[in-house]
Amino acid sequence: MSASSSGNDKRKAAEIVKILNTRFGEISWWPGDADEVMIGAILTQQTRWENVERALFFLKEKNLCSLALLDTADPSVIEEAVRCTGFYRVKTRRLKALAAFVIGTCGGVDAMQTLPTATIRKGLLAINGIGEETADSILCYAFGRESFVIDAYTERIALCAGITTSRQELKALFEKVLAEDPHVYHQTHAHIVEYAKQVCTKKRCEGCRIMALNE
DNA sequence: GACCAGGTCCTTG
DNA sequence: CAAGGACATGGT
Repeated sequence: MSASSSGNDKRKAAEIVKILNTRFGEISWWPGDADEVMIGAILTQQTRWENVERALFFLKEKNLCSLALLDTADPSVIEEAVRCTGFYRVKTRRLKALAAFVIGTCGGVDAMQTLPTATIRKGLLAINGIGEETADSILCYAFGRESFVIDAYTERIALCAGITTSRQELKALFEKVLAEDPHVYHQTHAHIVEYAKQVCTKKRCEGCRIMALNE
């Protein structure tokens, strides 16, 4: 039972990837250097990306848009810049924790790049305020690792396709299906988010019929 | 005014 | 482990 349904889920996941790639092709998503991606990964928690872009702009204005700078910055100044993303006190604390880890514990982004993906992931998850999605976003988009991001949109699209597994299984499923290429990981997750924003816009999707788009 | 947004942590049952 | 609340601003 579990073997056959997981095989079916795998086929569905592959289908989603193919359908969305045909629909959207090459798209630009989550631009910026590693520092900006990591900062954005924290700020985007439970918030629209447009608000994150404003916050990144404010951080740049204050010359604080890097983890090294955030590491030593006055928290109240950071709070002021990221207020528009909501949860601003919590997020400031999380940015500080991330900065301390990357700069202090790891000795910078370049030093981190020499570490295995699993090691970085474990380190990130140990930081208070960084969960699976934020860690995978950082691994995928800041460090170019093949760690697939499962977010609310991915879950929604999976559900539309009839896949009802846990987030953890969903992640493993896509990682089995995707080519071992960071760019493919970037694009696939970007496609899923685009599709969710454009088509499957409601939290409770009512039959967007993603699997029918290929007929 | 109600509801949601590219989550995560902490507390309870 | 699942469920519920807290964190908080901004857009529809």
